[in-house]
Amino acid sequence: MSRKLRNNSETDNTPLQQFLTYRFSRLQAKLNAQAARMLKELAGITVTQWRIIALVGSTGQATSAELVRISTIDKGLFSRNLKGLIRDGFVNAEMDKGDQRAQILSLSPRGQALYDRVLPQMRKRQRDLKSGLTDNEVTVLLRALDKIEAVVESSGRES
Amino acid sequence: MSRKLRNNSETDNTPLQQFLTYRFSRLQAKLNAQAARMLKELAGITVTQWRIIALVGSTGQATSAELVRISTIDKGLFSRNLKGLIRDGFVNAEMDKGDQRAQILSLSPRGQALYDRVLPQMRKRQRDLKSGLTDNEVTVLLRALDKIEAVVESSGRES
DNA sequence: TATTGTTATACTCTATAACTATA
DNA sequence: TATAGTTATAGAGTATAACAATA
Repeated sequence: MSRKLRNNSETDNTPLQQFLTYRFSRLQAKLNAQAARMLKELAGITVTQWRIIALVGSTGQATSAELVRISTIDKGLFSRNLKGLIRDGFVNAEMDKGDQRAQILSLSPRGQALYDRVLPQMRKRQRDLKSGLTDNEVTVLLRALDKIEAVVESSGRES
Repeated sequence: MSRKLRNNSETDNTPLQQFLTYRFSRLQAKLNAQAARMLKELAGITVTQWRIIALVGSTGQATSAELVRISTIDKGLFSRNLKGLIRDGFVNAEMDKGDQRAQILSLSPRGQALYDRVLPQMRKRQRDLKSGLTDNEVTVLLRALDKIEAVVESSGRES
């Protein structure tokens, strides 16, 4: 009777709706819809376009390959969106003198203006999302996300 | 010097990559890819197909409208996938005697067999994901997700 | 009038891979 | 051989809305 319950399949009756992945997926869908709506209203751009502008703006000078690596945005998706952003004058691309394959990306004045205008509102959104959490809860949350991501990464490798 | 820093735009230098939404989005992409790969290998089905089978299996008897409401799956997406699942013999649909518009969904023997075989592996995955977390971390994580979701919901209403 | 459920449309994102040009 | 970047294709999910049948 006093045997400790093990956290395994014998005793696991977790309902579907308490699955961690279910909770993440539901929250992510809502966050993404919110971001899409905000960015459309604020600047008439998509989430992916904003992510690329934000990446270029925050790194200053970088190549596509570097940004794809740090962002985990699909490289095909990145390339297609970047093309549109260059065409619309938000991003400048110039050949890297050292490596003829690479192009160095930077924000044009128009892109910089958009970045400067939108970033504070995105920062405010981040603060709003955290507004109900204590500092400790934020710390634990970020650490938990790290740990879970590490498990996914490691199990991805084995298969 | 001892003035407390306020958590507002004056002092907010959070780098993009520490944005909560960025962390969620990156983790969710990895979780979804993992789930898609597992379900394809285990049963040859997509994540949405599994979600519907799991919903039908765990509720026993329910209508599409009820499952759409609790799952937050898009109702068009639900309808299209359900059609395929009925065609392939995983789900049975019978007219509700009381409401001629509604159909009551249940798993066929084939669907039940798939559910019984796949669910334990999905439960194991949930345990694996949590394996690096203490009980307290899991508690804080779930509470934090709830609080953030509540903020998104409330700010969605205002606009 | 509202609800159940289907269908259509268009867009976005993901996944994979072929392809070029250069290193 | 490997890397930077583009392009193509197909599959999967999202968003909106029109629609028929029933309540």
